[in-house]
Amino acid sequence: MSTKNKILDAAEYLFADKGFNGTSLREITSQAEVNLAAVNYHFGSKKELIKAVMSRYMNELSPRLESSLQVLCDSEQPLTLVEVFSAFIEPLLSLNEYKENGTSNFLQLLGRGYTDSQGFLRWFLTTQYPNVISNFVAAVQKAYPELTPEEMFWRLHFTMGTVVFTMSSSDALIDIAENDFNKKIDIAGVIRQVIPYVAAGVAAPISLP
Amino acid sequence: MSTKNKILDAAEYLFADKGFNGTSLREITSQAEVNLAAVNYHFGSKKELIKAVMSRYMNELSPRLESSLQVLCDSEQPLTLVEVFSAFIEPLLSLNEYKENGTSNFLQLLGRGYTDSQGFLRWFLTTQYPNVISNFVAAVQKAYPELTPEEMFWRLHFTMGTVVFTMSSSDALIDIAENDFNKKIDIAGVIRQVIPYVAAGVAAPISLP
DNA sequence: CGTTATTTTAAACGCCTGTTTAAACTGAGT
DNA sequence: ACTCAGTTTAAACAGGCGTTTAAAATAACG
Repeated sequence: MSTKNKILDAAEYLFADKGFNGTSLREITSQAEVNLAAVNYHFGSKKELIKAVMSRYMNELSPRLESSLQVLCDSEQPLTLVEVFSAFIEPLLSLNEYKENGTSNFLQLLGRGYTDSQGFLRWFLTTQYPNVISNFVAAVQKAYPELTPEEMFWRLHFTMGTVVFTMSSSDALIDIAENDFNKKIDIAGVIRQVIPYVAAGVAAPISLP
Repeated sequence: MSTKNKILDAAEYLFADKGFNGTSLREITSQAEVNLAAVNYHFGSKKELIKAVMSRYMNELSPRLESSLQVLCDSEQPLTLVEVFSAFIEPLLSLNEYKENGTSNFLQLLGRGYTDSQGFLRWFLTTQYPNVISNFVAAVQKAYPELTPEEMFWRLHFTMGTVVFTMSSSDALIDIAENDFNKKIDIAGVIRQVIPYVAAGVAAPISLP
């Protein structure tokens, strides 16, 4: 395993767990068992390392997501919102084959990126991977054409918030839930729960002004 | 204005904007125009200052929220979920009379507390203010008794996530939305949008196993 | 083998962090 | 006016941070 990948793996794990601000390069390099200076040698800076960690996932996810949504948009028959959101599951869960805990790590990172570092990650994702968002908007619009652009805007961000926030605290939540209900729960189980929730939220009746 | 309050005000503003980890005591004391050592003198430590900032809001909010929800629970007539969530609005918006930008500051702080500092704020709130949560659960149960405890658990956390996450990035979102749709948007407007969303989410049909 | 490139290493850099210290100041109460 | 508790102050503390340096080790190639 190359030094570069050792760093990426350790950084991914620690960033997901403790946030970008909350993780130091010394923690990363000591967990990766490489020299401290290796980060700056291979990536240039901590900020570039963060981008690299996210890019590794996005480059894996974004084409799968695009094609999954493309199928939906191209289909002739009408679409339900549950179908649209379900189109996200398979690509997201496929991250687990690509890497252990891939799905939950990625979603946790996404959550961190929204709140840590004053939104620079949001900028990074929307400018570097704009197709993911626009495809998704198109699919939702097909499933629920009555939504005005403004309502769509808010509901998509609410959805983003629900998923990302849930996942960024999913470890703690799963712990509590497993204790309360005496059953094993995994990330796929949480996703199964969240889909009807967000689908119903987006499909909520339009409130009159 | 006392030194203690000057510190609390500055800390609240900065914590909401940049997170707990992202704000240093030096930033706080220089914005408050007090000596650096004043924080440790009056509050003991940074962690205690965080608690104090949150407690100031919770002590204002929690009794209002409790009585608002109590009215709902005591009422004889059936309850809708929109009513339950609406019962949150008035107490939350009343924070704006108590303090400028009170509502949005408080909700942003709540969002920070979930992701920063590895969930110690969640522990603090659930142990110090348990009635707020249990009253809310009771009200939702009355409005939608078919929900199993497990589904209830997840949907309430999804809702918490939606609201808290939205509010913690509300400044950025409002900026984008005002630009896209050419109209002034305030925090109350966002709340008006989010209520039908979360109400529909919680009320989503129960998914069969 | 000898000579480049590339990578790894230990050490240091300057800066920032939360916290502590001890001295200076402030405003009653006697 | 003097005392004494409460408060504010400047200075320092030890430790962590991201980054840089220059030397050492390793790999690649003619």
